[in-house]
Amino acid sequence: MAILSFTLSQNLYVRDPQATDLGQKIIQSSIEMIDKLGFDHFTFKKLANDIGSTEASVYRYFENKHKLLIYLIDWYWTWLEYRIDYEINNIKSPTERLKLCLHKLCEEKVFDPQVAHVDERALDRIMIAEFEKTFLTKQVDEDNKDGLFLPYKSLCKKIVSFITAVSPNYKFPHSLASTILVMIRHQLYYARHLPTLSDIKYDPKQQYKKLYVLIEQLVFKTIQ
Amino acid sequence: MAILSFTLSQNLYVRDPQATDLGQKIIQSSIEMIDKLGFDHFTFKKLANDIGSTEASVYRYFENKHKLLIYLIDWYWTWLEYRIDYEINNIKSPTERLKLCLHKLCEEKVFDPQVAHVDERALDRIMIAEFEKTFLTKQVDEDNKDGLFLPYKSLCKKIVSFITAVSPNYKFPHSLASTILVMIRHQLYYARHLPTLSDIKYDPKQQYKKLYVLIEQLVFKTIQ
DNA sequence: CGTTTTTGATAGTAATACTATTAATTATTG
DNA sequence: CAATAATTAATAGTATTACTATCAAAAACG
Repeated sequence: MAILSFTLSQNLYVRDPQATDLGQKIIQSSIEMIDKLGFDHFTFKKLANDIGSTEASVYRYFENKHKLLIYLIDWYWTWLEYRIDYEINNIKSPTERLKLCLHKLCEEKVFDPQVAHVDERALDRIMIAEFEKTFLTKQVDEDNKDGLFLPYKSLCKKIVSFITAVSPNYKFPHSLASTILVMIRHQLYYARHLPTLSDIKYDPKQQYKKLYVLIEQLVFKTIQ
Repeated sequence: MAILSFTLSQNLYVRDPQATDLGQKIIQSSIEMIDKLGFDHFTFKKLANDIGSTEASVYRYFENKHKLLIYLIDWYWTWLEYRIDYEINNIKSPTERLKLCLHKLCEEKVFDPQVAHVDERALDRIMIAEFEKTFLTKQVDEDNKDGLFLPYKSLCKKIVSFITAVSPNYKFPHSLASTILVMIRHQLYYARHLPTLSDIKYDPKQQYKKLYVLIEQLVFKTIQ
């Protein structure tokens, strides 16, 4: 079996966490802890305790917890785009391609044995609850200049190309693509915590089907 | 001229800021400071300095800065819903009503002289950058139980009723309503900071027209 | 085997998010 | 109207957070 590993922007870390044992422990444990505590209550001290190391050692890998969060999120978007590419390989029909892509975006995320040290289920929950905190900051322009949002933009661009292939005349493909990426996560969050804001009923197994119908309808009716 | 004032949930504050001089100064200055510093860098100490009072005094009005942010955001949604109600009064055609509502949602927010101590332009920028931080927390269920998100839910419900009046058979009105509320703000944020994610070009005066076209098209095509 | 690199242990700082205490002011009531 | 109760402001203090600095021990590396 092939082992997956992605190269992420060097601006994200001080020292590449994929290169060492301690680095991988940091990634593994931070996913677990951010999922459990929420990003706001997650600290490098708690992380260091958890892996039996020290705060100072963690700082040798990541400048601060904001960069660590972006690292995890960039990893997720890169992984997701890879999976979409893999899935749509050899599909010629634009409509079929867009539908398959939407399927991949909406589907339940399960543990991917190709990447041993990452718990994709926990990471998916982190995406739902924390993604927007990465760019809703005062440093957004600086972070953007440093290329920290490239994986998200890249996926967005890919979706735009699929949309445009189906409907070359639709005027707002970028807005639609970025909207569905946020929408998918929001609707799952609402289903769970603010049910009056969504028509998706919370159900760990079944909710993804209805979510797909909602998204597919919205996309195809809008661009037709 | 009528003076507007809204009654917000008592769970939001320790002491009603509308009732005293100091309370109103807290509201006024917090809008200015959160807009300028961003919510993360905003503290009660800075706020207290700004209005020539003390941290402890601010804590007598709001339990913490999270509740203060929700207070501002609840005020905004209540104000916006009031303006929509006012606008669509006596409009009989469901289509016309929905369109007017979308117009109100998308339009540029300007200073409302009916509410002297609130700078709606600054508050609108706060909404764009900070709204999602109010519910993307670990305490969301508790806050929800305390009714802290009622104004947002109420506006959402109203939009649902307008959608349903136009298209009774559309299956996902709640999801659509909550999506456009988030989408409007996100697209304006992207236009400004992450332009490759949107087809709206940043332009403080003109951007709202194109935003409206995007939203109107998305809504009407989706529900038709 | 010696040198560079990496880690761990310890300590320290400035800022944040509160809490507790006391002093001053205002309101209530006999 | 004076005594007392309640409310508010000002001051100070605590625990936690987000880092930084230093130095010695351990690993890795040529």
